Amino acid sequence: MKRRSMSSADWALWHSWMEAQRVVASQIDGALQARVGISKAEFSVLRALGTAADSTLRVGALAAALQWEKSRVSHLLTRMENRRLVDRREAGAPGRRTAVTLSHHGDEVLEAALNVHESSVVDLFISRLTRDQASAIRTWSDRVISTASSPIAPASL
Amino acid sequence: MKRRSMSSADWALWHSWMEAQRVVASQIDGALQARVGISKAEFSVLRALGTAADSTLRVGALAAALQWEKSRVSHLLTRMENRRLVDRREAGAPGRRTAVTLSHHGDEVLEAALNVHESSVVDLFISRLTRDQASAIRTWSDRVISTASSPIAPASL
DNA sequence: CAAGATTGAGGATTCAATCTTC
DNA sequence: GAAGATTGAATCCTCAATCTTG
Repeated sequence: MKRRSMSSADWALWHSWMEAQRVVASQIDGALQARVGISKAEFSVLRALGTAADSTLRVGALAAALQWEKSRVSHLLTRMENRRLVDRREAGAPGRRTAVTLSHHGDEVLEAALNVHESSVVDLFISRLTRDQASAIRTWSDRVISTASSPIAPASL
Repeated sequence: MKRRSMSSADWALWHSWMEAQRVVASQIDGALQARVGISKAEFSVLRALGTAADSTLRVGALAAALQWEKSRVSHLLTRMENRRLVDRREAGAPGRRTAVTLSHHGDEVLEAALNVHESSVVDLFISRLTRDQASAIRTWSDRVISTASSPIAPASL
């Protein structure tokens, strides 16, 4: 057990970082909700569909892409279908399983949401980074991601 | 409208950063849950109480400290009280309003949680940062926080 | 019965309405 | 009636159970 402990500067850094995250996330959520009328979760679904061929995916594929529970996707799709953001259709070859596709309305909403999202990210994140800061953050982030082996980390339990 | 748009390197940076956040948050949540049996929200409450004088706060003060809805705090306290993590007591002077305090058990749990939390933060965050990366992140984070004027940002609506 | 999807119950969070104490 | 706190209804998410198709 390495038991290295944190200085007060370390804690200050941690708290700044956490608070900045919170601010960025809540500003983006708020902008999407206020200007397009969708949640961050709904935006994720719309974007995943918009990226897919024919704007169509199966539920399982959506869940995998978003790293969500299949049932979460299913429940959310039910609500989004009621709001005419997506359609559930019969899929592929000789009429079988269900597939999810963007509705015309969903496509328009996605378009607007992408603009709102991009300008939020620029304003809050990109435009406030110097080149050096950007590369520092990039390097650190990639290291964290690549070292994230265990699913939830029983962490030397 | 400034309409600056993002390069693919900008997007890659954004996605790395978001994913790193997700990894860090889920590892810490998982460690707290697996090793101490509490959620991140519960940890926040315990820590706020532990920091307060007499380990006691009113609900409103807790909500303000955590930047949460008062009702969220109230609901969570009810669950935590049932699990004997906190007590609700009569407060101050000539016996009036309610106050929340750490139970003996809550205090022990907090102790353990602080250790788990600190070692997670060290492992995931602090120990992976060079001095330059740390100062880059610190500078950026502080700028984001200090510029977060509007509550939810109608953002040039 | 295996893969894919949905459903239902229970927990967590928010908003609005209510209760309590001065 | 104003400040502080709780409660209830509605929404969203997780987990487990179920339904459906081949």
